[in-house]
Amino acid sequence: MSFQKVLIVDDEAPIREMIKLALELEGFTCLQAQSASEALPIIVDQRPDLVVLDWMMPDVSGLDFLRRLKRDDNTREIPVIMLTAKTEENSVVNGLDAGADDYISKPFRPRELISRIQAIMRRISKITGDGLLVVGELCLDMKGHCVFVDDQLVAMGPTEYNLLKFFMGHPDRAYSRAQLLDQVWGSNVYVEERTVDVHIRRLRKALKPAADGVDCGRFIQTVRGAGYRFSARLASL
Amino acid sequence: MSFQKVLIVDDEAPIREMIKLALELEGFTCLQAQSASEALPIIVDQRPDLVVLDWMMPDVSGLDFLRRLKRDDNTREIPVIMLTAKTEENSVVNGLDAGADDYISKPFRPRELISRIQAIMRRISKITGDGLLVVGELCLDMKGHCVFVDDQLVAMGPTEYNLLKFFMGHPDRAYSRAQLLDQVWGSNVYVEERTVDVHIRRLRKALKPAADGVDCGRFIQTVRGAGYRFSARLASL
DNA sequence: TGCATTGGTAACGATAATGTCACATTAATA
DNA sequence: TATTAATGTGACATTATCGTTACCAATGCA
Repeated sequence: MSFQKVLIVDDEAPIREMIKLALELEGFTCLQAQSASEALPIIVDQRPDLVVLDWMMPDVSGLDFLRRLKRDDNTREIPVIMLTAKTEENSVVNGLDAGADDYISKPFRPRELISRIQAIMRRISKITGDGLLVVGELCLDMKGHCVFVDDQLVAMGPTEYNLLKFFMGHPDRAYSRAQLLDQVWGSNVYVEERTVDVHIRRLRKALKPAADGVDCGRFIQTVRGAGYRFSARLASL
Repeated sequence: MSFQKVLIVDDEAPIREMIKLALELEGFTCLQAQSASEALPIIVDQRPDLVVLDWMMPDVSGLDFLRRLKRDDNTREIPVIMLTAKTEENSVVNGLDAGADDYISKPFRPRELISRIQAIMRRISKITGDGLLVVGELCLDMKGHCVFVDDQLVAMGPTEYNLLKFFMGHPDRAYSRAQLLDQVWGSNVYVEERTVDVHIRRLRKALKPAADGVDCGRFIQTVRGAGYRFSARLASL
């Protein structure tokens, strides 16, 4: 199980805590730093999967710090999201030029930050080097062509496997039955849309034993009138 | 149902069709008019999100028509893209002065038009790059097809979702029941106007749990005799 | 061939969503 | 205040959508 570590660099503790809280609810592990000088060793040692970087810091400017990170081979790969105030929005361009992956202007809704982070996570770390697709407690081994839930092997048919593979590669997004048929079955076959339902059912059943007790759409939610959506964790209840 | 409606005003049908085709591939809904006199009623009662306006029209000059739109309170906010021939390029300045948002000189590549349109849509609509519609404490995830209030997932039916999506895309403006039926239900279905009331009620109810205690039209205000208006701000009491 | 596995479909029950109504409540007006 | 119109609200029947099971065809394999 790979934890997704996020480093929050901001000099205001309340903001750090707010972000931390929101992210931890979504299953991220959070690290904190209140200045650039504090952040650097953490980045080097802990290698977070993502840095959320306030643009206004006491010691070094966000832009300078970002440039430094992107100059260093060791830290270049780590994606950065900028936090900018409304009045600093012109610096956004500089930030993006300097290698930031996204920006959010304060004040922002936690939901927005989370979505951005998830988008970036999705972009960068969908598939590990060894052909593993890991989302939450689900692990799909593309080489071995098998699926683990909480490190436990679960059996399923080829179609269910393909379906799950697609879902894990495209989480948190609703797909219509037609889209799923296109993506998983192929765009040139004709099968009834309801067939998707049946395979969703089979996939859910396959994932269920490991899903502790109640599965209630733990991984696959039905979006009534729209289709189905995969996500690793239940949206906040 | 897409809420990004574009009205194409041009006297040459092939050009209209070409633009229409390109835009529909990108998910826009298209309306057409071949003259200014035909365009005006469409603009008034369908309220497109954007008007693509040919500068050379049989009845009224593009400039005059544009001025008329910008004089009227009801149509002033609707952005306009001019289509100008190479030889008319000096009129671009006049057009921009009169309130046009952008221009494209013919001949143009469809791709270019779409890019410009999308740029304008992005500017005016509150849709972020990730398909998030964020207004105040409301967040509608178009990809995930779900809604958050204060970062808390709220459940609602498809119609309520569509209604809210429309409202969030067109805030601070009152819409009659007939207009809402057109925009949300579609212009070709017949349902009682009072049905809107019921769905407004259901939407309010869905948004209420998060609306601390008193919701009293926190998001959706009724405009007596006119219809309903969505706004994230508290109505001045 | 016989058997097991898988995939697609139909059918049926369960559930959610929808539109409409009746009635309550509120606002506007005289 | 009395009256009227507009809106809010809960309940209902109807319909649409979804979950689930059973079944049969196709496939692969021993």
